[in-house]
Amino acid sequence: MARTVAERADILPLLGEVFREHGYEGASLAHITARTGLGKGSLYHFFPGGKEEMAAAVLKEIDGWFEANVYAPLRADEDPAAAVRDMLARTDAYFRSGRRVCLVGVFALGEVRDRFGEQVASYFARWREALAAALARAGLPSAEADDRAEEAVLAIQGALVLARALNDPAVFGRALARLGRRLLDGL
Amino acid sequence: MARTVAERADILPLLGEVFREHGYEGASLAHITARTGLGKGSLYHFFPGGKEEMAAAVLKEIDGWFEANVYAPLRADEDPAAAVRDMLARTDAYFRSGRRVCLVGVFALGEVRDRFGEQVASYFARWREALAAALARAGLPSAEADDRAEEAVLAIQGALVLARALNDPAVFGRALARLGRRLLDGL
DNA sequence: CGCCATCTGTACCATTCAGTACATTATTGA
DNA sequence: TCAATAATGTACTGAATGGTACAGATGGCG
Repeated sequence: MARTVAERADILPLLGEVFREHGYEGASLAHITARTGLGKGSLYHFFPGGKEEMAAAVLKEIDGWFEANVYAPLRADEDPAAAVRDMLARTDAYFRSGRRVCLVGVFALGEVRDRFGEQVASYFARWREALAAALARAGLPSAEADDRAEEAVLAIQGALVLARALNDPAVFGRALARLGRRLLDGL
Repeated sequence: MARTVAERADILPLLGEVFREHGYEGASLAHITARTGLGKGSLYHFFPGGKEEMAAAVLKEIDGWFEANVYAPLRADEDPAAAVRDMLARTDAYFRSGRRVCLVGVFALGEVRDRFGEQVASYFARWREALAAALARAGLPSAEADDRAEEAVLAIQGALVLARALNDPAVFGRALARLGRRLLDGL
């Protein structure tokens, strides 16, 4: 029979889109087969654990992307202020300027929070910590750095919720602009 | 047969809890009957439109509560600064200091956003507008009032997401405290 | 008492769900 | 060329889904 897909990794972004749009419960195998173009046979060949393994793989991929493109630069960059600005730019790009929703946030609010609790918590905790570290290196007192970092992570999630609720992506852009002004204020 | 419930309105809070915890898709009739103690017969007697009518009724009830307890005071109170502080206190109480999630936010992120888009958008838009009006009356320039109001509404949602993701309700308390300081800053 | 609208449990329906089984096909490497 | 393995489509399962039908029960009112 026809061989359609080269790599398991190639379909992770597609899976991500389905979970993003429908949530874990709402992402039926029918949706998944339709979006990926793979039949159940292939799907269960790549993911013997079924939907749960698919979701876990997607979470892991997202986690890896943020680790490489956001958290690590925040921790390592020699110029913390530039790292913060880079973070905002990459965040804007990743979430398509507010047109895309955060899968981890969706999972956090859903009933699947329990199932993927560890991965969900780690994603946000590491974001907050990496940002706080950058702010501290930039010269902020530790407590103030922690406070601003938490505020930023939370604002990004809230902006995504509000942008989608109001069907107005510009909300997200304004929130990022606000963070750009405030995170490095007084430095 | 046993008559169990007095009023349709009595079960709306229970329905709200189910939708809050499981989302719209995940709130199966099995969950609903278990939580409310009502059989399908009664449920479909009170809500002939099924799940969709139940969710719409819950949204309407929440909307009414916020209109009466949050938006209207913000618009009407003679002391805008006090009204803002009241809003934060009532918000804290409503969301159980971060232990409870926002049903409207959950719906906004889910695929039901399209079905209840109007109610979802109106909930957030009116919150933002009422708060902006209060801040403007308190002496803030219109543009600054709008900006702070949007930031506040968004921060509340983001704090709920983060609190649940990290399983740490204190995140919500810190966010509200931050808003208390910042909303009325410079007045 | 007895009527009647309101309420409620139960059996049932078609559909969809995630997941399994397996035969069949393609691809690769020897 | 020819196995061995990787990939794939299809048919299927049992359970759960939302929703319907309806026969009763219940309570208030005359």
